[in-house]
Parts: sequence; C-alpha cells; structure tokens
Amino acid sequence: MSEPRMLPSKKTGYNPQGIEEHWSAVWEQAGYSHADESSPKPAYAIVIPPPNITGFLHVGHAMNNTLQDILIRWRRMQGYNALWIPGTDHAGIATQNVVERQLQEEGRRREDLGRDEFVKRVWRWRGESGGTIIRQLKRLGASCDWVRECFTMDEPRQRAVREAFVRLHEDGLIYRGERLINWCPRCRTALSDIEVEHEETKGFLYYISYPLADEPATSLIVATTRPETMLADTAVAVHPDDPRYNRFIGRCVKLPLTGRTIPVVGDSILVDREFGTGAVKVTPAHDFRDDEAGKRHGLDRIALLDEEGRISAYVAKREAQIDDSLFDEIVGAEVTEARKAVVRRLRERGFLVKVEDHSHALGKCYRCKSVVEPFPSTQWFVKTQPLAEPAIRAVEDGRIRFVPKHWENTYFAWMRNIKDWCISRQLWWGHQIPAWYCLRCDRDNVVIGGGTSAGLGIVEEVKPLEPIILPEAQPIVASEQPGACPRCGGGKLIQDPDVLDTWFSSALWPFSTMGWPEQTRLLTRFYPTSTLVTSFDIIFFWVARMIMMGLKFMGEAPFREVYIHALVRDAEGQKMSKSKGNVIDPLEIIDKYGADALRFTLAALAAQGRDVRLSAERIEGYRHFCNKLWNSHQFLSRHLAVLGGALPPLNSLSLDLADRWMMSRLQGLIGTVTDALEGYRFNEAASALYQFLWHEYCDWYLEIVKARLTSSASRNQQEAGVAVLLHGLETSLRLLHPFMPFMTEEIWQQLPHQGNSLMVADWPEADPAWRAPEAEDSIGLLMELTRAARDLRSDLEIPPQRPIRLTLRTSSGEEDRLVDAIIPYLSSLARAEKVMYGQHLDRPPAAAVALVAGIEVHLPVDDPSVFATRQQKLRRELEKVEQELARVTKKLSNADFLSKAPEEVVAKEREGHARLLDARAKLLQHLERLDQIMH
RNA sequence: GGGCGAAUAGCUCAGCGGGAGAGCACCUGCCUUACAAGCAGGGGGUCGGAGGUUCGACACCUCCUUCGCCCACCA
Repeated sequence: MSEPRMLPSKKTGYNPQGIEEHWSAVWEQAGYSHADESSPKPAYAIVIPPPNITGFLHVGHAMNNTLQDILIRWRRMQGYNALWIPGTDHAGIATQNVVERQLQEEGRRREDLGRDEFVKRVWRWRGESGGTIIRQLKRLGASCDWVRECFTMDEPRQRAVREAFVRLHEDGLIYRGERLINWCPRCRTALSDIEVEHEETKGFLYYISYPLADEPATSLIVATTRPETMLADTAVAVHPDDPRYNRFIGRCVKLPLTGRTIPVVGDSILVDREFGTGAVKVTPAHDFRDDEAGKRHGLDRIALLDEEGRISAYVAKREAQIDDSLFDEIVGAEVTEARKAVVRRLRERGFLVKVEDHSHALGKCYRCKSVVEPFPSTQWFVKTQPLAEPAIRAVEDGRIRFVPKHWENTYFAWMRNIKDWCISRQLWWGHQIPAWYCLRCDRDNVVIGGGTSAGLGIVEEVKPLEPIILPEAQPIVASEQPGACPRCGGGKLIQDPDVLDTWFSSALWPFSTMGWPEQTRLLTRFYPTSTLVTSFDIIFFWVARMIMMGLKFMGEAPFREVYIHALVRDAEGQKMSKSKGNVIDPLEIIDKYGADALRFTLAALAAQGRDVRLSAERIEGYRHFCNKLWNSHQFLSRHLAVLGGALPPLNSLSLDLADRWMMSRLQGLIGTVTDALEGYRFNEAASALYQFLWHEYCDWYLEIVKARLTSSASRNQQEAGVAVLLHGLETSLRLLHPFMPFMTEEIWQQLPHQGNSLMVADWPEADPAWRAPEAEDSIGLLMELTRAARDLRSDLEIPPQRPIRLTLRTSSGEEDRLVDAIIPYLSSLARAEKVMYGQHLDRPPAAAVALVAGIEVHLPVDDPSVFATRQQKLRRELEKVEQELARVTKKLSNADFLSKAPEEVVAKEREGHARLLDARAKLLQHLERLDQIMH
C-alpha cells in the first residue's frame, strides 16, 4: 500500500496535497480507528464534545479535536483499545434560527408551515448540511470511530433522553412550575441562567417621585434604571432601620401616571441604604430580586410584557390600571419605546426628579444577543441540588481530576451555589418533553387555541400556536405516549408543546452514545470514559451536568480526567469572531500548509492555563519543520539506496561515539515525550520533538554521518551511521505521529518498515541499555569546541571552505582522552585539516584564542598582520560612522531644522541616528572581541 | 462585590529552588550536492515594583502596580 505518490521537486519540499486524502482513505478503509468492544486490550475512551450541526470547523474545534486525536492516537499506539466516539449536537436554538432565516428568505415564517412541517424541514436541512463539520474533522485527521457516529437527536439518543426525563421525574428531580425565568423576546423562549450573558451597558438612573396616598404633599423618591416597569410595581421598599423612611412602612404611595395604590414595605435584604435614594420600587414580575422580596411580603406579580417583549394590552388595562391616553401610546410598544413614553409623561407631570448616567450589567441572550427579560412563566425545571452534591464530592475526592487543577475552583464555585435548571424551551426543534395532558381530566387547565406555550396567553393579535397549559395542569410523564389517559381511561391526550434545552441531551452524552439505557457491551467496556477534552467556557453548560447525570444514571463519574485547554485567540489576543473579521479558518490553513502543520502548531501552543494567540506566521514556522523532516528523509532514503537497502541489525554493528550519542539522546526523547503526554503537556512534547529532530538529529548527527558517507570510512561505519539515522527517524516518526499523522505515515511507508501502518505501530519505549552519558558528555564537548572554532574562523574572516589548523591545550590526561575521541568529528565539522592537542603544547606565535571548558583553542595565523589589518579596517569603519553620527547629531540639535523641516524628514533623520548608534556599538564590540582573541 | 489568571529578549511565549531559554524579527558570513521554507555564527533581558523565606529566588510567601477573564439580583 506504500507506493510513493508524487515526489516533490527539490524546491518545493513537502507537499501535503494528495498525501492527506490518500492516507485518510486508507486508514478509514482499514478500520484502524475502530474499537472493538470484545478486544481484551485495556480500554481508553473519549467522547467528542459534539459540535453543532450548524457549525463549521473553527480554530477552537481544531484545537480541541487535535488534542483529542493526539491522545487517542498515542494511546492506540501504546496498545490500548482506544475508542473515540464522534457525533454532533442538534443545537436547538441555533439550528432553529438557521432554518427560520432560510424561511425568511422565502418570505415565510415557521408559523406558516406549522410545527410538523417545520420540524421535517429542519431534518431535511440537517440531512443536506449537517454533515459539514464531520467532513471537516476528517480533514483535520481526527481518528474517530466513525461507524459509531451519534447525533443528539437520533433515535437511540431520543430514547435515552425520554428515559432520563422520566426517571428524574419519578425521583422528584424534575418538576413543572411557575417561576421568574429569563426570557428571550427574540427567540421567544425561556433560557437557563447560564444562557444569559451579562454585559456592562451604559444607561441612566431615573429618580421618580411617588407621592404618599394619604399625604400627597410628601413623596418617596425612588431610583430605577427601568422606569417603564413602574407600571407593574406592586410596592416600594425601604430599609427598616433607615430613619429617613421607616415611618412610612405600612402606609401606601400612589403610583404616578396610573394612580394605583401600592404599599411601602420594609426589607433589609433588597434595600441598600447607600444606593440611590434608599427607596426601591418593587416589580416582582420583572426583576429577580424584586420577586424574592415580593414573596417575602406577599406581593402580586403584574407581568406587563408579552412574549415578544412588548407592553401587553391585557395587563396594561386590567392589572396595571393604566389610563387611556398612556395606554394608547404604549400598548404593543417595545421596552425601549415604552420607556421613552413613560419618562416623557413623568417629566410632563413633574414626577421625574432627575436623571443620572449609570452603567450596569444587562442580561443578553447567548444566542442572539437580545436583551433578556425576567418574566414569570410556567416551565419545567431540574432540581439540581441533590444532583450537585455527589458531583461535588466526585471532584473533591479525586475521582474526577481537572487539568489544570485550578479549574476545579470554578467548578466548585458554581456547583455549590447552583440554581434549579430551567430545561423547557418554547421551540419546535428539539426533544419534545415526554409529558401529556388529558383533555378531559384537565379540561379547565388546557386551553387549545387560546394562546402560546409560555402560558401567558396575552398576545392577542398573534394567532395562537400551541395549547396553553396552565400551571395547575397535571402532566402524565411517560417514556412513550400512553394510549389513553391512565386516570380517566378515556380522555384524549396532547403532548406538552415545549422541547428540552439542548444541553439536557448533551448531559447524557458519555453514556447515551454507548447505547444507554440498554446495558450494552460498549457501556461495560468503555464507561466511564478516560478523558474529557474541552475548553473552560462550557464547564457549567456541559461538564458539570455530565458529571451530575453520569453519577445519577450510571452510578459512576463519566470520565476520570477533564483536560481544559486554552481558548484560541488571534495574534492580538482578541477573541476570534466573524464580525471582527479576525478569524483564522482552519480549512484554509489546511489547504495552504497542511493539516500536520496546523496540528503541530496548535499542540505547540497548547501550554496549560493560558490563552493561545494564533497567527499565520506561527503556522508557517511549523510548516518549515515539516519540510525539514521531509528533507532529512530524502537524504536518508538516498543513502539507504546507495547502501543497497537491507542494513544489518543495529546490535550487530559497532557503533562509534556519535552513534551512541544519538541513540542515547533518542532514549531521552522517548521519555520526555511520553511523560509530557501523560501530564497533558502537549507543548512540552511538541517542543522536545522539534528541538531534537531539527537541532540534534539534523544539525549535528546527520552532518556527522554525512561526513562519514563522503569519506573513505569503512562499510561498517557507514552502515552504522545510516542504521542509526534510520532508527532515529523511524522512532521519531512514531513519537511524532499523534501530532502529524499524515506526513509521518507517508515517510514511514517509504522507509523500510514492519507492519501495515504507522497508525497502529507500537509506541516506542526507552531502552536503558542505550543510555550513554559518557557519549553525551563527549559530544557536548565536541559541540562547544566546534562552535568555538567556527567562531574564531568567522572573527578572522576565514571563508568557510578554507581548511584551518587547530591546536587544543588540555590540562589533564582525562581531557586528552576525551579530546582524542572527538578529534575526527571536530576536523570535519570545523573543517580543520589538522588538529593537535596535548597538555604541553605551546601557544603558536600568532593565533586567535578561545577558552572552552578549560581547554584553550588556538587558531594559528601565518601572518600576524591579519589582526592589524582587520583592526584597521574596523577602525576605519568606526571613524566613518563617528563622522556621520556627528553630522546627524548636529542636525538634530538644530532648533530651526526641528521646527521647520517636514515631520517625515525629521523622523528619517532620527531613524538614521539610531541606526548609526547601533552600528557604532557593534563595531566597538568587534574591536573588543578582536582584542580578546588575538595573541 | 467575590474569585481566577497574567506581567521573562523588539514581538509571541516556554521555564517555576541552583545554567535565563525557544520561535519569529534583527545583524554578519555562506547558493557547503537533504533542505535558501536552508546552513554557520552573532547581538539583545537588573525575569513589573517593594519587602521576606533560603547557603542560594525568575521561580516560594506577603504587599503594591498594571492588564485580562469568570461569577454576582446594588435598584
């Protein structure tokens, strides 16, 4: 299967095109990424964070899935039965929005289609477009077990969701009730607390005068950011210990504009005496804190807004008692319009005392960024506290470990203060809640054709879409629709119109993907999974809920380790977003540089606990690394061919110092990379590979062997060199394969190898027998001496090609032995035709000298005048620079020039000045160095 | 208001009790037959500030400064 595809031309180097497609196809056909549940090998499992079906692969996905793939490929090579389950998420709101936008382009709304047709249409869309992200993951090289691909809304997952819902309901952990919830008027659905993003927003603080009902000359002044909600106020609160106001507690004030009478209550929790005036208007229907206070004081909730965030006619008239002229103006108006109208009226009638600038955090929908309204509504909730407690313990006692550990704090903070989870959504796309109502038993509580699902029934102009289920209705919860009402035996049943929060099905993912609620072999074999790889922004949305549900339904935490990776930002540290136009498209990168370069870059940048700044230049740098490796393979292959292909086994060859050094370094590399991966230090593994391959393997060892191959070295010496080169490269390819699967496979296939694919080759193990500390010391010394010799050569401006002579003055017999062993290498690397050494060597009459690890290195010069010549040359240059510098300095100190010359001319002179200073410093340095080396 | 994190070479960042490092950028010299997407060499940092612990601190502790981020119902 290893026929070489295109041999790249010398100038272009490694070209990933064709190679990546080829190996993807080969791997998939061979089924290497398929994990068999009957295999006796130890299990290692990851479930993918399912990307939205609406999604396109962005760098965040690329990072996330590269890291998962590195782990999976590495464990698979280590001999684990490695399972990576892929899948996608139905993404309720996001997907519904996409299809609604499509409809909009056709001039239609989802209401025109009706629920069933609309849902069919979404499924059709999913069939056509929902597979994009999976194809893109394949291009990245993700070695998922593709035949096990799941979807959060496919049939098995629907069963799991219904089962989980029913069991939670049976255990009293799911309930239906009327609560203040977060409502997105644009999506027209309830949201959970964490789906609301708070954003600091500039606004105003309005001071409004509320006259006492029985003493109109006296007023309480309240401060509010939302004057329009005063129409739904049901009290004014003051602090009971506030001497300014506590005498008013128990009396009433008259609401401006409507004249409705509301009580003054004392509340030490709600009221901060320092803020505003110390008197607060209380609007329980539209503010969470006010709602709490309302409960404490038995206040009514007047829900002033309808589902689209407009002033409701019904409420305005009946409940809020708004007078006719204002009524006409504000009914149907959106909040901001209503606010303007109310403020204008208040001002006209003298109730508006003052307005101050004020900024505060405003809640916005995480999907559409609309301002979210707190809103009383009947919804389904998960009672989270009983689920959270064991989930907290699982992390506390280390059954689940977060990496980096500090994310555990974030997790604890949220879990210990967890609120009930609103799981119902007023959408059409999603898992419809498995609850039914009997039209006979519940006929008073179910209103067909009477309004909308949020239970408000107050949008009179909008044709009702769904039955209204009043809070008092008695749901029949079952995993399948009952044939008839179990209570009365005959009533017709209708299903609850709401669907579940997308994250409900995601919470079941680690076991629903393995076939739960069936007791499958997959589950027994692979649950709990090993590692979860994700980013911090979904710790609450997903990680915490999976832990709760896993413990609840499986009795065991769903994973042992949670690796939280960095967020990918652009080169300036900004979050990438389409609107900012700073998005790096991983697919463009793959087209241009190859998936391997992208993957390696992401791994190299994935240091723990920090955001990642990604730029094209960075990726280009690692593309060079691909190329470097590719070329070293070209070199090796050529010489393998010259030697006739089959080499004797390594242990039958006699290896010299450099060979043993390479073997020893290689053992170190194996240890470093393996340890780094164990600790999720991807960047450390990547940079160890980079450093080793580029600088030790290519720059030093390959050059050493090259010298041997072009000289009259013995066949054994040549074979030993090539054999070690081959072994080093082959081993490195294994270590590198999880990072760069495509290129490593391609090279590996072209080299002599055993087995069908690098993807299923064994992970290297360090062999202590190859450790050779003495060889590492010797070659270390060789490197230093070589650098010193090259350095002296360049100081004397001796061209690289011209051979030199060297003498080394040692200081002990031990040094002599060390030096003796490396002389042949030094000669070739430093291009020295003759190297002498010894403890009693005289320093040559004229020489450049350097000191390396106690050894004096002499580069003799035939003609001592070279120093003088060089010195003179440098001095002349220095003189010229000094003159020029003086001229520029003078010019720059001329006030006339500075004030009259054009700005850019002055700037240019300044630049020149800086450059000259720089040049002078360098020349002085050179002269100083010349002083040091000449003798 | 609470919590978390960061400050190291011009830029982006590793390191985290005994050597201040990498990539890119910069300077010098090389088209040396694997690679100019390269090779050889080089310059450049009182590791944010102040104290403390220690034989020894860039690393550990305290405080300060400056930037991020997350959570939170000051109307």
